[in-house]
Amino acid sequence: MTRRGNQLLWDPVVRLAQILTESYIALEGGNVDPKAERLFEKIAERLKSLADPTRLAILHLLQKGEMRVTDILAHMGGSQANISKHLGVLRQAGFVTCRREGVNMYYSVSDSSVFHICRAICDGIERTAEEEREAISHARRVLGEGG
Amino acid sequence: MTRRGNQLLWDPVVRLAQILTESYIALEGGNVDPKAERLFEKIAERLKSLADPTRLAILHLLQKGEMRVTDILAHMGGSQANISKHLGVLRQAGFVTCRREGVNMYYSVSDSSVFHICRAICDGIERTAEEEREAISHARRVLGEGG
DNA sequence: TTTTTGTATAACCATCAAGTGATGGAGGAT
DNA sequence: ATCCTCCATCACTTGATGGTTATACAAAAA
Repeated sequence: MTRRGNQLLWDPVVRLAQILTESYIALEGGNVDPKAERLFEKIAERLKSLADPTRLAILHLLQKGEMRVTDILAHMGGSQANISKHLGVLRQAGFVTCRREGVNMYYSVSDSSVFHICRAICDGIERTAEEEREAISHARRVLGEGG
Repeated sequence: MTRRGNQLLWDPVVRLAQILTESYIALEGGNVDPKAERLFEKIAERLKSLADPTRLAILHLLQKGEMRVTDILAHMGGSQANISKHLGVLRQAGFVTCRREGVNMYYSVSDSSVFHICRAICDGIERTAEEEREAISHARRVLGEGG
């Protein structure tokens, strides 16, 4: 028995308790329906494909209409390889499609739900910012009264 | 001059061309408005906070109402540290809030836009799946005619 | 056929994020 | 005061991700 911090800890026993608890949960609980779990994985996968500033900027560009890789590159900057990789991610996730015309590849948005999602996220950001602003404003009033 | 693959490549020159092109783009183009860029980063950050199956499952749980960490843990399985970390991510992103009551922490969803987003993503998944099914079905018809 | 142009891919490195065990710390119970 | 429960955080390992250079490949041009 050793005292650490402000606490009596018989480490192996603490660890054993953790393991037992988690085993119990694993047996008894773990109540996530496998179907639902699979769906969550798919959703997460799609969200990950969206969750990158460069890819969001590309989608924003493509919102105006079909574009060649060269033009996307000209607007975005950065290396050709990098842009191409991002386009590949978006393509594989099904957010964009491409067609070939001569040597050029034309990309376009194939799933406009992206923009709904962005709007929803932006709403959330705005709301959060507003709440933060109010909290600060409130705090200032309180401080102002005190000083 | 060396031949690689099926092509004449004077490597340093190719590389130089790439660099010049990209530098030109960096000077002339790179047309992404800094404000917009900042917004894309914020959106991406939020999306990343959502883009994990465990966190989605937690949010799904919390949709039914406030819950203690212990109960979340019982439903989710896994280690306490891991769940706690995920809760921290959701909290910091502003998707959930928590309050203390004695030794227990109660978590609840504070930004229900999450569920709109999930629905939008699910719609996209369904649509993609449907298109894929149709493509396969079509291909089978074509093959069936041929055989 | 050879070369050039436009695009995708491979190999690699640095950074990040998820999971784990151990520990810290708040607060109630004894 | 002591101990236990509930929860957060740290240190660490490992797998994923973004970026880079170099190269492959397809289609038009020469």
